[in-house]
Amino acid sequence: MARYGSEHKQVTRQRIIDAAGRRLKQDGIDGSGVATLMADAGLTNGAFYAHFDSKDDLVATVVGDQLDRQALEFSELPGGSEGLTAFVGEYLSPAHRDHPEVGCPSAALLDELGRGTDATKRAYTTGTTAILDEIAARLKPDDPDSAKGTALALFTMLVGSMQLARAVDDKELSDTVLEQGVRNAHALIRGGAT
Amino acid sequence: MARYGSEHKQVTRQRIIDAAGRRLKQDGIDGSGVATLMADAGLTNGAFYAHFDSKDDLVATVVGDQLDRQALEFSELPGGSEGLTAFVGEYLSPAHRDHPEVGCPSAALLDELGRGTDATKRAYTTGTTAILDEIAARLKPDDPDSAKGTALALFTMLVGSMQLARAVDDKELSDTVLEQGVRNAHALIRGGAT
DNA sequence: TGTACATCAGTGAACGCGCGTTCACTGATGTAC
DNA sequence: TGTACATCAGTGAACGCGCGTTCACTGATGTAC
Repeated sequence: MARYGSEHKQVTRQRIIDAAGRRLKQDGIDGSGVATLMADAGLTNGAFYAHFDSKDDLVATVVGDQLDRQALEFSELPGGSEGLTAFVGEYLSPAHRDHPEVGCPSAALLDELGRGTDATKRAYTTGTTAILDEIAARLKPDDPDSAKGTALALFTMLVGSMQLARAVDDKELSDTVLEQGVRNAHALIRGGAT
Repeated sequence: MARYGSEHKQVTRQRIIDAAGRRLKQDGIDGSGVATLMADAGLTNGAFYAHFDSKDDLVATVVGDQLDRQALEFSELPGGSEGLTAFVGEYLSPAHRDHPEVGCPSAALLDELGRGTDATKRAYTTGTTAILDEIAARLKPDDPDSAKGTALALFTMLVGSMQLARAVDDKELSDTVLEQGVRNAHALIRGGAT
């Protein structure tokens, strides 16, 4: 349609990445087609390959982007363990459970990422390492390394709890999973494990 | 090919369910085609609909079957917390990480199950409730109800840790996730949370 | 300032392929006589 | 005991469809004159 300034194409690219972030988290990776992803971004399928080498390339890019955002979100939290406590409350909320498309990429996609390409896993590893470091720094600002184990416990419990809350067909049980998750997470933040 | 005794068809059905259990956990639900599932069971695609109403029907059946097996496996463990400790060691092992096709269905499929049909989620809910009860009974044989929160913490941490160990592209980090998971799980079994 | 042109982001039809599902058919078996 | 037949688990080709990817084309723009 156009020959715009050099930034225009990058804006469009980012629009595709944003829309894909929502769609992939909603319908899964295998469940999202390229034509749908492009329609979400207000484009047609043909334009896709002017922006990405392949669907796998997009997926790796989106995963990297999603984790960068999550790390940023984290860094904007209040300092220390209050920040963590606030995060847990939002993370294990019914709103998050009911809207995976704007939620945590790990909760929405982690088992699919385990079957993903090397590039996708690499992007995931980099982003998640940064987030785990952020968590550890908030658990023990003076000795973050010793808190890495607790950071892992917190992260895996949050992700596992959200996935479980979404997979059960029983509103009451689902709510319990979230509420108990909050209690367990708070205990972890307060007490620390190993 | 045949007109065998009435148990023959059920044997074949179970063979399809067994093979599908492996394949679905290996390639995901959306990643596994009916023709492949049938070939795994030594049959051709056409026979599928003599055994199941639809792919969704098979998936719900497989999920139910997989969780029944896991509950059975659990009930055969040594009693009390020693049984749990042994289970954690096997669960968070490199062997389990590297062979999802014979491993835990939750670790392999939980986020996909959250996008599944009602029937699939119902099967998952029933099976998982039974397993959570088993865990609670081993944590506190005299007062299982009070251990439900810790059972949830343990379950979600195990599943989250295995998914994370599979998704990272860094052998060392993956091993650390498993090892720390074991430590965190043991702390939970010993101490209990909330 | 006004016009001709080169650029290139985006279009949309088409490619071969595998998907879930249907269906007319096959052929080994247990049963009836 | 031997033969004809009904049964029905399984075959394999075909259905329409959406997949990821390719490509000839469009047309609004910035630039050159």
